[in-house]
Amino acid sequence: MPKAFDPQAIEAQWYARWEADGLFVADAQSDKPKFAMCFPPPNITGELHLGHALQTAVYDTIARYRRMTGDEVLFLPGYDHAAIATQNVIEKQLAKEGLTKEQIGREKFDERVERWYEQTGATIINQLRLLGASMDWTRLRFTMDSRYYRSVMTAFVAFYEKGWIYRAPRIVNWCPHDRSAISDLEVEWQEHQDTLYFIKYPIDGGGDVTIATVRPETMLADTGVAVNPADKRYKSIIGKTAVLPLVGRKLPIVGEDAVEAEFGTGALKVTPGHDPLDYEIGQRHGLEMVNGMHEDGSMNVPGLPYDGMDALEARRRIVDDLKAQGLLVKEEPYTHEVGHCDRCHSIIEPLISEQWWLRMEEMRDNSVAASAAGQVRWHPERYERTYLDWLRGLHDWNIGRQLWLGHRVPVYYCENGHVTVSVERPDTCAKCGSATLEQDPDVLDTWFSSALWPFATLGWPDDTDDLEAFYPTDINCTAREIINLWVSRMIMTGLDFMGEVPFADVVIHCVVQAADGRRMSKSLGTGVDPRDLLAKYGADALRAWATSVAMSSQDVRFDESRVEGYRRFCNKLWNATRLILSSPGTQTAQAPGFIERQEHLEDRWILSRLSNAASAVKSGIDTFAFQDSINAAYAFAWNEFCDWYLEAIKDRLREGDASAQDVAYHSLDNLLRLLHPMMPFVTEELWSRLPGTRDYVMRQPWPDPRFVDPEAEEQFGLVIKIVEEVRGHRQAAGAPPRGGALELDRSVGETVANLAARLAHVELVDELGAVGTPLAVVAGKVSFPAGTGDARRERERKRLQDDLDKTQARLANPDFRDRAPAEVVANLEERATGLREALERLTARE
RNA sequence: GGGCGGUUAGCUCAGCUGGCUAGAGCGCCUCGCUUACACCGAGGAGGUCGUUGGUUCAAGUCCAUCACCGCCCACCA
Repeated sequence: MPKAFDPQAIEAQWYARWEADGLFVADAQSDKPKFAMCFPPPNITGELHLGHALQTAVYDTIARYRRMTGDEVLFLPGYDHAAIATQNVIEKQLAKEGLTKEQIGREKFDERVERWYEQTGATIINQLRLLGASMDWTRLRFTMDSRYYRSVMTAFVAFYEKGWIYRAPRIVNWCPHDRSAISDLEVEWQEHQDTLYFIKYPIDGGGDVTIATVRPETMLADTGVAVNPADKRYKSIIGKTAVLPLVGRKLPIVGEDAVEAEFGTGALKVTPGHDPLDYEIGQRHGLEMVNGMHEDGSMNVPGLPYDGMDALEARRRIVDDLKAQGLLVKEEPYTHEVGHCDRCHSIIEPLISEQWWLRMEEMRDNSVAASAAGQVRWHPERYERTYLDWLRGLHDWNIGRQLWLGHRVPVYYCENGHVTVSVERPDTCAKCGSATLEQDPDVLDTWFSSALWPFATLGWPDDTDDLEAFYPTDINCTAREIINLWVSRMIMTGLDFMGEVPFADVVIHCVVQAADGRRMSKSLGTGVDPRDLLAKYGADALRAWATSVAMSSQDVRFDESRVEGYRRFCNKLWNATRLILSSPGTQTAQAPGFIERQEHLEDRWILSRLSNAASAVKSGIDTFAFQDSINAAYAFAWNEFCDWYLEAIKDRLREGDASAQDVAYHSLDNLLRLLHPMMPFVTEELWSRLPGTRDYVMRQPWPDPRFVDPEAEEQFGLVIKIVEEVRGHRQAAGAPPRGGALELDRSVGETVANLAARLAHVELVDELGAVGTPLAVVAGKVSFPAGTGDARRERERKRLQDDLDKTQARLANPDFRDRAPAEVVANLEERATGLREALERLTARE
């Protein structure tokens, strides 16, 4: 066995063996309880980042744990076509070659997309494997594969037939670069420093009204002016008509509660074609709707000099012209939020567009009711409110996109204007039989297809075994930024199509930030490639780090040294195993009940501590507090098993003592099982090296040791205390690492005394001789031959005295004695006694 | 504008329903290459728990306030 742990040497081969032996394949026919998780399909836009690694670690920990606790686990992998994101990636590639997608045409574009999907899909799968994700690759799904496509079409048709899908012109978020509408959730708001322009609009029959706007170019599409009816300044002009400068259009002046009298001048130019609020005002007052912009964001104002200009240029010209006419009253600096496309970062233009909409009322109500009924549990709980708040304010969902890529809307038009909606492409029109059919050019929002993930991956709409066995799934674990975009929609569609929520628990993991607190991103150069970390520290170390942070707080700054720490932990486990295996005669004779028969104090102690660790690890995973699990296992392994137990049994191991071997093997075997879900590779490797016929650790039952021995814990605790004090004195006295004499009170007992003396490397004596200065320890005293004094004593005395003073002061307070629980008072009194005794020893036994 | 989270050792973070002598890892200092591990062992320094008030016998832990930092939501031109 090599002296040091080397992750590279073991990981790949274990993964290959697990997969070859079908450890990850779920059996829908199994009679075990079913446990299912559909892995959130990563966007197929590039490599996985640290957040994915963290998420994968969480999922896989649960998957492996559940297999060990006896469930039939389906852990289903897949990836997402991410239409708008992928389109942007390909466009950027093309741009590097000096091309545009229009130049190469749809066919060539599709080829590029295919190639991209193949490459990136393979990269993603490879990365998941490197992380040790125990996914059922026989069930790998892609949101664009033919079966998934059919699920998406089926969902669309079903919604359509319920009358929930309709087509209508509405104001939408228009991305001029992608030339597509996007949903509210895909708009990213950024602060901009702009100018607020105050513009005078003349009123028919005399007078004028001044409005304020940051976007003068949109005035070309103004069709009204609105003021608050309660605003005394403007009462008299309601009902009159303003004249739009530069255009000459007549603008009705209307009274409208939505207008804030305090903002700007209190008068609002109404542009129903280019502003959501104005759109509503226009609807209410029957104002004309003018579309002043083309799909690419250029001005669409035939007959005016600004026609065809891009918006910013038009703005400059308009401002100049207004100045020239004396209509620009003033300009003020103005800071506000401007919407950008979250994929290409272009400024969003709100404009009127004919789009496909999905009514959400019923699905929303059902989801709210499901929450009220406790059908979905959120971790941490607070996110349920985030989700419900968003649901309650939900509007109809714009599901159409004008992209080149995605699921085409299954709506067909014949030459006679009839509409056929159908999952499969129809040969003829359903109404007139015409064979000349044209499909709607729109594609669906990517999130429309993702929303179906938990059941579409299992075969829906077909009545498959998988669907029967594994729906509803159990857990969805994701980042909070995706709660509304994805989680909420899965819940809604799950309830609608399957009649049940798609998962019982939603687990929101933390966001990993760069070390300096900025967000991790490739463009900022703050990203960390998980593959670098895997190469440096191994998958187990990365995963252990991930489980230690995933659920501990809302955000975590990445700290590479913590990953490194877990690699050392792997090495520690490795060497502990090496020590135990080096014991001669490695037969293990663990007969049933061998635990209860242990005589050595250290054996009883470590078995008791093991039970304690096991229950902590289990409850951590069960409650999604993975940090508690990894911390408990780490502390047990390092600070108890290695630091104390192995040190205590070294001699026995060297002699080939069978009982020491039994307990050591048993403890290590259990420890490796406890750690396996979080650190699969190193635990599999080490476990396989233990004596006996070995299968895979993941197929072993989850350990449930219940040997609790309070007496052994107390006695061994005393050993630890004595040893630590002797060591402290030794170093403070500058004595050599070994040697010296220890005298202990009879009350300590032989077992404890012998063990303590051995571990502290001192000789146990009945009475301390005249050599050196005697130094007090918890139940006796120690002296060293080469002792140079006791630098420690004064400091220790002060610490004890301070502590005692504080404790006595608290005890002296009558209110404390009256009101604090008896137990707390008793504890404090006990402590005071202990401190007093310690002080006495320190002075009396010099 | 509304909501949520954070502010604890030099750094990254734990501290559940108030009882702490405030912990861990990394870093730092001093010893030690002792036949599992120098990817190690032993010892140690280092914090008035963001501010100001309050509740309580007792507050890092509860309440209020302010200040920063971060996130989510939102149709103020």
